[in-house]
Amino acid sequence: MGRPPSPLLSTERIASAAMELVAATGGFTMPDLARKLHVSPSSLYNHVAGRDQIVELLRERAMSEVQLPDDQPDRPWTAVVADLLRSYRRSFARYPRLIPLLTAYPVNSSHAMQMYNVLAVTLRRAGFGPADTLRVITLMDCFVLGSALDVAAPDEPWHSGEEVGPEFAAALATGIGKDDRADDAFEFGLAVLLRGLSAEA
Amino acid sequence: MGRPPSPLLSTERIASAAMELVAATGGFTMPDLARKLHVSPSSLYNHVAGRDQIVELLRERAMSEVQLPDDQPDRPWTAVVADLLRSYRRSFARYPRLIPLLTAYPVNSSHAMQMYNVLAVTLRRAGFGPADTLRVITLMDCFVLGSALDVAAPDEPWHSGEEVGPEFAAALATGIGKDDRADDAFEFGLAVLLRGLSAEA
DNA sequence: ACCTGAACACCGTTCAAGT
DNA sequence: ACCTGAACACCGTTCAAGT
Repeated sequence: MGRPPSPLLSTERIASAAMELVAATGGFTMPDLARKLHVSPSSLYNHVAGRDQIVELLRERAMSEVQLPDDQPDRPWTAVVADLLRSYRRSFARYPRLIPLLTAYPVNSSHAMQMYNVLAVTLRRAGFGPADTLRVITLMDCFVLGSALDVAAPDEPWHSGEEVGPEFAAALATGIGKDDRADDAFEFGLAVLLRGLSAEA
Repeated sequence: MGRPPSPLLSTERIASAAMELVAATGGFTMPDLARKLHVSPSSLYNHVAGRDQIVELLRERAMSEVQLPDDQPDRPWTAVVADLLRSYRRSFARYPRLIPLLTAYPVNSSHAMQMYNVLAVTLRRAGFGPADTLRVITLMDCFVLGSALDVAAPDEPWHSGEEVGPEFAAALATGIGKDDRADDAFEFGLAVLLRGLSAEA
């Protein structure tokens, strides 16, 4: 009781502990977090405005792992975009259980903004106008977010008692047991996307 | 108190009330739900196993609005897929606030299964093998889910204090104030997807 | 069979009290 | 400045008690 000689907590330590909890259990509660940090729940509020801010810190953590390319105008724009989207998705796929937490809030991180800037510059170079640039970025966001969610999906995605037709059953059979099913599907989707966009640009 | 002459509740009435609450407020709690139904919270458990089952009922409601085409092998497969994805996405975009609730659980509805069956049959007709069929369906799911989430995103998606480059700013400017921005982006993405897939098939 | 009220174990958050 | 314990208003769920 009373304040300790040097602080037990910090925003960083709280974020790290929350990240570990999400990775391990798929979520976090303030009591859990406090227990993990050997601290009382109310102590957290000395460093953090509330639970929502912690979620925001986690988003920053994930987002900051996205590798932004230094401007290399000699590489084809499709290669630049492909690398960026791979990194974008990998950053969130690393913490798949985090994504359902994030979808409830809007994007607001500074690193995200940098990423969108890089994308916009690259797409402009590819010949897209401003309106199409917004559409393309939206498409990429939808695709990456959806793909990251897919990583969190259960291994056997559909096994209700419903009738599965032979065509769908055959398709499902190619995926079961493969632990890189989601990665594989992402690479496929990425190729489809870039092919479709190349025709446009 | 004691049981009423005719039941006050039913699974359907509970689901409808929950749907209205989600549409109005973006979520629901058991006490809220009970209040809306003029009933005690504990009464709900006579008709429903718990909150999770109610969420599942909401998923069914949204999913059952997806229009499945009767098999028309004379239409081009891209047209069949386009209509299906539009309906799929519209069904969830109708309740955008619902989507963050749904992402936490796996898909398990019978109508969903029917939809996947139709997709698998159509893709097979288009010439996709079983493995690619799974990849394409995954891609479509990611895209539709992501797009539905996009509908729920705030009108001004990014307005942090960060630096917005001129290219991204120009792109953003084309979207602000347009209430059909998400619809427009979806149609664009759908076209890109189908163009990319046509090259594959 | 179906509704109620009391009860339980939880949650996020606040705040006076300590050093 | 920073931690604590008690307290508050909430949540989902259970269950004996009623008819």
